[in-house]
Amino acid sequence: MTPNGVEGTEPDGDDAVWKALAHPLRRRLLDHLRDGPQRTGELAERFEESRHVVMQHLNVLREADLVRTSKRGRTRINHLNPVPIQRIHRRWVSRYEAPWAEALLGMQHQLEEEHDDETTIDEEGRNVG
Amino acid sequence: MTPNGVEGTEPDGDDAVWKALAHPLRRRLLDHLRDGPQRTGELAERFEESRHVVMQHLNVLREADLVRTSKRGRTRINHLNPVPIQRIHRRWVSRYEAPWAEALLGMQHQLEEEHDDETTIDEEGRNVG
DNA sequence: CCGTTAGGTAAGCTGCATATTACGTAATCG
DNA sequence: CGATTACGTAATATGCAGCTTACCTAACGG
Repeated sequence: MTPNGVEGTEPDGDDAVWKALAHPLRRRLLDHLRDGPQRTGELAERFEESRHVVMQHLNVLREADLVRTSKRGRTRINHLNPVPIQRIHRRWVSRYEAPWAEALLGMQHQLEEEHDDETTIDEEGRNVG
Repeated sequence: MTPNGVEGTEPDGDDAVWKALAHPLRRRLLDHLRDGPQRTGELAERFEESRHVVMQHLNVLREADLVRTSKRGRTRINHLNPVPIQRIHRRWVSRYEAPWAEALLGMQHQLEEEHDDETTIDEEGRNVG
């Protein structure tokens, strides 16, 4: 039995990616790296954040394999790795595109039915009387 | 320019969605709600989690507007709201699809070059060539 | 070699997010 | 009505994430 009791719809590596994407600064870093590889210090200056903060966030991104680094001399260069987000998109988001259209319709129908059937409630769940 | 010195790529509401998606249980809840609206207790049983934990996670999803609820009698029904994720996909993921293909190629080239010779990058950290 | 500069690691502090516990409300059924 | 059931809130404890600070390493220039 899985620890969560439900078939895990995602393999273990994806969680790190989701968590990495949860922070706005990290999303901005990725967004910025989209234009091309950048040094750590460059990023820190650009985002007006302390070098350490940026570096720690870059480490989180590295652990999620969203960023890879290469060293040259005394500078480290951070590259974007598109694979994990593409994986997320393929495994998760894309699965929802078509079904969600149906889900949306189903939900609206149901809400309408409830409005028709049960006139004692409103959308916020408060009693209407 | 924005007060942060960096182009804000996302309006304020999206952050809540990202944070909501950061937790595996919440992703599974959404994944499950894809099949149709469910009562709170049903979800708790299905996921073998305490009712309170599920409810609090549902509240997080509600604050991100990923889940909407309607009350019937003494049961609350949780509906999936597809709009926020579609928004995320449109505003963020889709922007990366094409550029990332290029970025991937560029990165692989760069990494290969680095394996051969570490001095194939210029001082801006961009590909030479 | 020595100082400076770019980058990195490690440790502590703080705050938020999650899980737990206790208590409360409202509806269905005997 | 009273008991039970389904759901919810409030409050507390705790663990983790993120920021700060301090210290360290490696390369380039004089």
